[in-house]
Amino acid sequence: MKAASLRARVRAEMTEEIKTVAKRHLAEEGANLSLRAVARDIGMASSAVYRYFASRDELLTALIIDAYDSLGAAAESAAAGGDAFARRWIDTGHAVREWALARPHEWALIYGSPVPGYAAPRDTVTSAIRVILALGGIVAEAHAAGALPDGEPLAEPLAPEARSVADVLAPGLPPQVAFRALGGWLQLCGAISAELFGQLQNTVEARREFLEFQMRGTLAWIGLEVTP
Amino acid sequence: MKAASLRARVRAEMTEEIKTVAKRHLAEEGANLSLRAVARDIGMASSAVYRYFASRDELLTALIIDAYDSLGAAAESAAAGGDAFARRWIDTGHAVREWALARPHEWALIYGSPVPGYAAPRDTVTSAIRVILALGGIVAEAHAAGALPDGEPLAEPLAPEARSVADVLAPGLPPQVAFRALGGWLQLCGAISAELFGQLQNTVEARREFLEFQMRGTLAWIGLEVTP
DNA sequence: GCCACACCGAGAGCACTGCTCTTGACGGCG
DNA sequence: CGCCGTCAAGAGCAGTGCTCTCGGTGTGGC
Repeated sequence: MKAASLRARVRAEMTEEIKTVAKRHLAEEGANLSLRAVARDIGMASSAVYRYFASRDELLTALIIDAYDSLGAAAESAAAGGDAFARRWIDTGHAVREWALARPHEWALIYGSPVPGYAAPRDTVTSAIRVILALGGIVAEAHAAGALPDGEPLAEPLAPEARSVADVLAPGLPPQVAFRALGGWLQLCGAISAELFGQLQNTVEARREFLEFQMRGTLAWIGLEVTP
Repeated sequence: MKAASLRARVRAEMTEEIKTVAKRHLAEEGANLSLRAVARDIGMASSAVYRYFASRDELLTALIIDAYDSLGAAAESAAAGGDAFARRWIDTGHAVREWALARPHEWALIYGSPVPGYAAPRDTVTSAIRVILALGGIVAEAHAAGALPDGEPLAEPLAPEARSVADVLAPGLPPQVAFRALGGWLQLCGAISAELFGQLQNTVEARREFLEFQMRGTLAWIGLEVTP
C-alpha cells in the first residue's frame, strides 16, 4: 500500500500544524485570526499557507469542523452515562458548558455571530448535528422506555417539519417530543452563549447552578422526570 | 440659553450622520465595519472621523447603545399592551424577533460574539437592560395581580443573587419568579440568535410558529396561564 | 535511471484596514 | 479685532488577505 507518499504525509502534517497553531492563536488572541501571524509563528511565508488552505475562510471552516467534532465527542461521551434520563441530559448540558468555558473562542466560532461573508459548507453539518443527536438520543431512549408522555400534538405548520426532525432522531418518535428536544437544545445553547458573551455579568455569578436551574425547567417541559 | 452654539450643533449633526452611515454600512456589508469606508461615503477624510469618535470601538459602542435603545423601545411598546399577561409576553417576544430580523447585524452586535478586544463600557447597561425590564415587568405585574404561583424557593447559592434581580424588577417579587423571568428572556434571546445565526437552516422553516411553541413552554415554566 | 511534471516555499506587490501626526484654515469667544 | 480651539485633509506607519511569479524538489511514467 503505502498510499501515503512522503509528500502526502508531510502535507497532512503541515495541514495539521497550521490548524494547531491557528487554534492556539484563536485561544490567545481572540476572534480575529490572522493568517499572516499564523504563518509567521510557524516560520514560513504567508503565501505558503495558501498551498494548504485556499483562503482564510477555508481555514476557519476547518477549525469549525474540528470544533463541532470536539464538542460532539464531549457531548456523546457525557450522554452515554448509565444514569436516569434526566440526569444524563443535565450531565450533557454541564459537559457542553465546560467545553465552551475551556474554548470560548471556538464556541463563538460555531455558535456566535457568523463571520461576514461566510456560509457554512455542507461538510460541516454532519459534525454540527452530533451534539443535538446526542441530546435527542436521550429523549428518544426515554420515550422508547415509556418514561416520557407524548404530550399534545402540534398545530398545522409545525407538524410536518417536526416529523422530519423526529425521524432523524428515532423512527416512531412523536413530532412534538422531537421539537421539545430541539427547543431544549436551543435553550441550553442560548444559556451558555449568554454566559460566555457577558450577558450575565454583574447579575448571576453561580453560573453552573443557574444553568442547572434552567435545564430543570427545560426537562419539565420535555416531560422527563427529574429527581433532585 | 442657546447653549448649543452653532459649532456644537453641527458637531452633533455630524456625529449623527456618521452613526447613520455606519448603520447603513452595517446593514449592507455586515459585521466588519470599515471606518474608512464610512468616511469615504460621507465624503470626508478618514482621519476627520477621529474628531468625533476616538476609535472604531467607540463608534461601535455608540451603535451598540443605539441598538439597545431601539430594541428596548420596541420591547417596551409591545409589552405595554392591555391583554392577558401571557399574551403580552408572547407579543413582546415576537416584537423582539421582528426587530432582530429587520436588523440582523445590529442584533449580532449586541447579542452575538463580542468583538475582539472589546469590553462594553458601563454606559451601555442602562440601555441593555430595558428589554429584560420590560419582560420582567410583565411577570412582576402578573405576580402582583395574584395570577402567578410563587413556586418552590431556590436552593442556596442562587437565592441571594435572585433576590437582587427580583428587587430590581419589583419590590417583594419572590426570587425564584425573577430568575424564571430571566431564564425566559435568555431562552427567547437564544432562540432568536439560533434563527439568525443559521442554526435552524434546513430544519425549521416555520420560525415564527416555532418560537411561539418555545415561548409557550417558557410561560408554562414561569407559571403564566396561556390561553390558545 | 532519467526526465518532465506537479507541487512547494519564498518574495514582491496590490489594495485595503485602523490609527497617528502635522499642516493649514476657519469660527466663535473675550 | 485678535487669537485660541476646533476642524478637515493629507501623508505615513504597521498590519491585513490575497495573487503572481520565480526557483527548487519530490514523484510517477517512460
